[in-house]
Amino acid sequence: MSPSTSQKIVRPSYHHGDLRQALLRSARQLIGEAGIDNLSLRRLAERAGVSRTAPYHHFSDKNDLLCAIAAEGFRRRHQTAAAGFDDMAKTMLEKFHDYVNGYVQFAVDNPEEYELMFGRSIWKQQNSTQELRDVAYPCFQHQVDMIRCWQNCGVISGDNALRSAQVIWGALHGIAKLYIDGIYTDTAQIEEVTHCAINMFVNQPT
Amino acid sequence: MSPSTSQKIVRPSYHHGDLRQALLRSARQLIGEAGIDNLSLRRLAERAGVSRTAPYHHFSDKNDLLCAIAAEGFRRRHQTAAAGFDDMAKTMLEKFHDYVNGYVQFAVDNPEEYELMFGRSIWKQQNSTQELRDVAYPCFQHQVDMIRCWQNCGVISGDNALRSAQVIWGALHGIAKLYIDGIYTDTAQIEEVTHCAINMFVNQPT
DNA sequence: GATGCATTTTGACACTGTCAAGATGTATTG
DNA sequence: CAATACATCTTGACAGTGTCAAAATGCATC
Repeated sequence: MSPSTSQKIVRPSYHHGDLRQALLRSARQLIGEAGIDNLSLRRLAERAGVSRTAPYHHFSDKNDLLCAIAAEGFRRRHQTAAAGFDDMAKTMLEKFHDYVNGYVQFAVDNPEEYELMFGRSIWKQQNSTQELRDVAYPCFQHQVDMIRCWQNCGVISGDNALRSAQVIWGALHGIAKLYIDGIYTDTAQIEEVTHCAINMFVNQPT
Repeated sequence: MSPSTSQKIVRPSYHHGDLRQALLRSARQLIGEAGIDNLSLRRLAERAGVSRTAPYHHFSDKNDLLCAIAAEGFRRRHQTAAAGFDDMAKTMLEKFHDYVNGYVQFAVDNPEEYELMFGRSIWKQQNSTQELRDVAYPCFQHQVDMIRCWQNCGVISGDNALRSAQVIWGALHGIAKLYIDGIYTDTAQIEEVTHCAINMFVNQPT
């Protein structure tokens, strides 16, 4: 028997103190190391120096944990996106460029986190937590609001902000997914693809 | 103990006869019933009336099975896409409409199969089988060829067929994924979204 | 100090994919 | 026809998973 499985847990105090945060931190770490598939509650508990079922007192199940991590990702993403859009020093066109590039770059830089945030595991059926929805939906809505601004000032065409936002978001999401999921084999060209996407969406000055 | 787990296997002959095909058929069936997560090799073997490890004599592992199913999906998809494009009775613009609508419709009609075909499980890392690649890559290439035609005849703009194809494919893939994975809550509007996508990509006659 | 509650642990169960060895039937070869 | 090779299938086993129930432990509050 391997020593790691029968290892007694030694800890200064019986209670961990801040297990919830520790679990979230270790989870992010585990995902970053070897992907989402590498994350198991048991391994996670071991990392946190705690028994197998201890996490269940802080998350109702694995899905709940994943939702919490994703929610955190949405908060981070929303913050940077909003900050970029509210930057007074940039033109609207520049803001659109930065939004598109930033979106794809976020996915490329944090593929596993992106996979989790937008993956089916937490969204399909009734899996999504209330907390997750409360954080994610405003994030989605913000994209629509931005698109409306860019339409109003003529950077992009169209009169239905929701539909246009869904198409543009879809394009960015699709490009990101095709890369992340390993279908694009020539990953270096992802910048060119996003550049092309911008050209196709931005109103050409005629 | 439930009878289904200790059930003796009764079969006319010891050898199944055509287990490989039977497994693929049952697999598609299982996926259709309750999604990819519902597919386990053991349950699959049980459905086929065969022992747990029998499938391993026809597929090296689960991934191999998934690749085989996906490859079949690509063959089907490629066939209908090619048939639509080669239809002499349609204008190039109509063909583009049909391609876009057909792509998304395929995903909507067969969400689980689409998830498998374009999902990370079979593409990430070195998971993809040679057979899968041999079938899928021409399928991808065909999309680029079609885009090139539509560019040449002015239906859509742009001069780089590959990049344009990647963006358009990305958009369709993204829209399909956002729907399939359960992020779009208002699924009825998917037609409107694809319609909007067509408008954004097709050259407007000015 | 005793009681209640949050937290953690141990034990167990039903799953999963996959390997190793053996059993069984079919095909091929002498 | 008999013997041998091979494909196919089965049984047994192992490590791993998520999750539940029950017990143990520590903290806080009356």
